[in-house]
Amino acid sequence: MTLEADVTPGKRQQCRLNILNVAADLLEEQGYLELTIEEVASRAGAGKQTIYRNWGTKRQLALDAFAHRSASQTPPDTGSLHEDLTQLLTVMCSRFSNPGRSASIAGLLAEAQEDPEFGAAVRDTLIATKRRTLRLVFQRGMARGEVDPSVDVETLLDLVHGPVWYRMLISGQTLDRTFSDELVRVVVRAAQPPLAAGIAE
Amino acid sequence: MTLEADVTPGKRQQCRLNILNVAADLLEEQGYLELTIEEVASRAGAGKQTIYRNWGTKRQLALDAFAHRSASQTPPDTGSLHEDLTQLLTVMCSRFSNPGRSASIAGLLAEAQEDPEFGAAVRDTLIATKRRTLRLVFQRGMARGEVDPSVDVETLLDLVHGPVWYRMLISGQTLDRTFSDELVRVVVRAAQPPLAAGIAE
Amino acid sequence: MTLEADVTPGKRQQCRLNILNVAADLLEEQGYLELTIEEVASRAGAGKQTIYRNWGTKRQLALDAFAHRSASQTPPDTGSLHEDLTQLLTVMCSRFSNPGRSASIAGLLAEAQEDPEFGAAVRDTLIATKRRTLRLVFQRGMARGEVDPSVDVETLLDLVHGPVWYRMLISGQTLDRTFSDELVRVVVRAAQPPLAAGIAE
Amino acid sequence: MTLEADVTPGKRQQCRLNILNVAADLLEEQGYLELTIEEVASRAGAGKQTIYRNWGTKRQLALDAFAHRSASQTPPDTGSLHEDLTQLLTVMCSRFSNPGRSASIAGLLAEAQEDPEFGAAVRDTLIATKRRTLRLVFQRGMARGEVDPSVDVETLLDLVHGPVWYRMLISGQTLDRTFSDELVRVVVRAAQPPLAAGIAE
DNA sequence: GACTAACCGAGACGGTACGTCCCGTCTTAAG
DNA sequence: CTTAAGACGGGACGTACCGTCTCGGTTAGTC
Repeated sequence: MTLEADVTPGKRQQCRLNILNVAADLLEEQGYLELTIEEVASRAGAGKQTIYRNWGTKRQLALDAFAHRSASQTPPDTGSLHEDLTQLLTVMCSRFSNPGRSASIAGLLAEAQEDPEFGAAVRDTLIATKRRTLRLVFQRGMARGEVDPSVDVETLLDLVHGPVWYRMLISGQTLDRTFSDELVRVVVRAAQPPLAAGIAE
Repeated sequence: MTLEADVTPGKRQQCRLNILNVAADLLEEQGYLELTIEEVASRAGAGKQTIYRNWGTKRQLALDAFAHRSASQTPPDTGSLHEDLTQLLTVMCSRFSNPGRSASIAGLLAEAQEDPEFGAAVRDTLIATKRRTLRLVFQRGMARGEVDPSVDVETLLDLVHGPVWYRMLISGQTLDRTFSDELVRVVVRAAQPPLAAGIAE
Repeated sequence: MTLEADVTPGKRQQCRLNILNVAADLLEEQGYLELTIEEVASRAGAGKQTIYRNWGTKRQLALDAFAHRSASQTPPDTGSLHEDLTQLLTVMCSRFSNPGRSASIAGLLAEAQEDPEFGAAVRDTLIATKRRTLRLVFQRGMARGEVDPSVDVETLLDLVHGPVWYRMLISGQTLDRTFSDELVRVVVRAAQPPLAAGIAE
Repeated sequence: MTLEADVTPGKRQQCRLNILNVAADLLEEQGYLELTIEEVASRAGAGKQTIYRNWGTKRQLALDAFAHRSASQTPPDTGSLHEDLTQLLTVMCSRFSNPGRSASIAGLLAEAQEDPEFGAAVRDTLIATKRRTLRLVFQRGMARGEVDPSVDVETLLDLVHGPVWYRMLISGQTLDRTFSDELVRVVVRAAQPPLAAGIAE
């Protein structure tokens, strides 16, 4: 009995989950700016106070709802930097092509600019894991001699992720396979040790 | 008479300018989300109707106010891709380091996600000129043989601008000289023709 | 045109009147406690802010709405104290028999107890005119010798009004003709000069 | 066992008393409208459920708390109507001069208007005993020949109590000795048999 | 003397109304 | 005829209490 109590969610947890799901749905449908606490409450059959009690602000709720729907990606390890990057970027680009997702993210980023503390939370949710995964891929590549040790890995991360986020949020260009392939090609070339350059191509 | 109306500011033009300046100030002070038409009107000593007659929407006003404060950069032409990029990025990074600016931009981008038409206007204002300038620099480099003709120039633009916007809006990392130098170094390497690789370094 | 502007109510006045009427209706239907600013606004097709701008609190609105529906009574002057009182009380009792009215008044009085300033406003609206009218009747009676000059007139006012309000608000007894006749009889007897007592009956 | 349960307070009874006392205190401090079940529970260290289990409604609790603090007055029997009334009214007026008390009563009356059943309970608590006591005094006076048998005693009760409640709740005039003396004088005169009138004064 | 059912405090829950802030539109008076 | 000023209908905010509903943690009362 007591053992199953942990399994059976309990009203509180169930209520929280319900709200999170509703919020995530609305976030994807309408984007962040048009998300409304009142509509979340109403659709979830919850009182507004319950939301404020558990999350305190619209942005906290939205961030939590967003994270709740986000899956993390296990770092690929094919033995080839080019192939690893391709796999990572293909998945990332396909996920980022959802317009509801970009509308959510842009709103969260706007809020993040106006509150440093929330900004840290947003970064932690949105990019920390992605960077960690990508960093691992580069580090393995470096161990294999595919990456020039004199290059700053953090810059490489920016070089890969920057263009993807830039296209999604700012330039609005497509995130298709052509783009990711070209990006991988250029990045690999930028990362490779000087000697390898002549040989590789 | 009507011809001179464009030259002599006229009450209308002066009033518009006044509102734009106030809006730009508030945008920088408070960011986009906390910007209020009522406060703009009140500080500008203008009626709200005047604002809605001229801009129609808070976001239109904000975008116009933002553009009003933005200066465009003439493309450098030093004869060296590396140097041209360094000049461009140094200026861009220093401008982007203003937190008021990033808070404005993030808000505009959030709005842009929810209205494609406005999205086009935002892109036109925020990135079109920058891309044109940078494209010119790469094209000159290509003409000089510093850029591999087989590389897609648009991807190179993303490769340069992506990381800058990414740092400003998303990762929040500093946009200092170390960063821009490293970025230029990596980009130049990625752009250079295969043969040059061995020679250059 | 400008002349008729005073006649044509103007939007503001019309809107105020509309709200007052709706509030008065609701007050009578539901009593004071169940009156809701939101329902007034909704039924009047008005924004809540418009109500708060013009009245500031629910109680101010309710008092104003109540006054807006209250008609004042011109003091009768039949030449007989007994007859004057009968006329006054008959009308007053019939008005007070409306249960919606008593539910409104009780609510206003409850609010009046908790804010002296509002209490003064309530008294001014609810009883000042009635007392003035009744006082005049007694004074005329005194001039005719029907009222003992040594009796305090204010106490006589309390003696007449007290039981009426008491029955309406507190004891809930009927305010019928039997009651008002008996009340008049007793009050006249209490007011008459000592010498008249033996003669009158 | 069950018998002693009434004597020994028992946790339940003690808890009820505690809540009643807290409620009565708050009622006097803040009046009825600003009374809050949550504050009663919090100050009494009780759960809200305990209150709702025992009283069901804020107004029931308030009425019970009010009654809990009210003392009944034993009918005086001095042999003189004038003196009996004076004693009764002096005490009543002094009790009614407490502003906390009038704020409680006005609130209860407001609730009473909106629910007939509760109205009956309020009347039972607030006025039934007082009327019984006063009726007894008049009946004794009648037996002594001080009260005209043709006068309706219930009207006399209204004539005495009406002005007192009226001053407390409505006109806000003072309930001092001058008032009660004058009221007694007038009422006695109104009640006395016709023949006595000439003699008495 | 342990067991179990009732009751308690605490406080989360769905819900209603509050009073406030702005939105974008409409009215008014002054120049 | 255009302004500044600001009132208007409306929608959402975040808060306060309502009355109901879990929750564990004591008590009492029964076996």
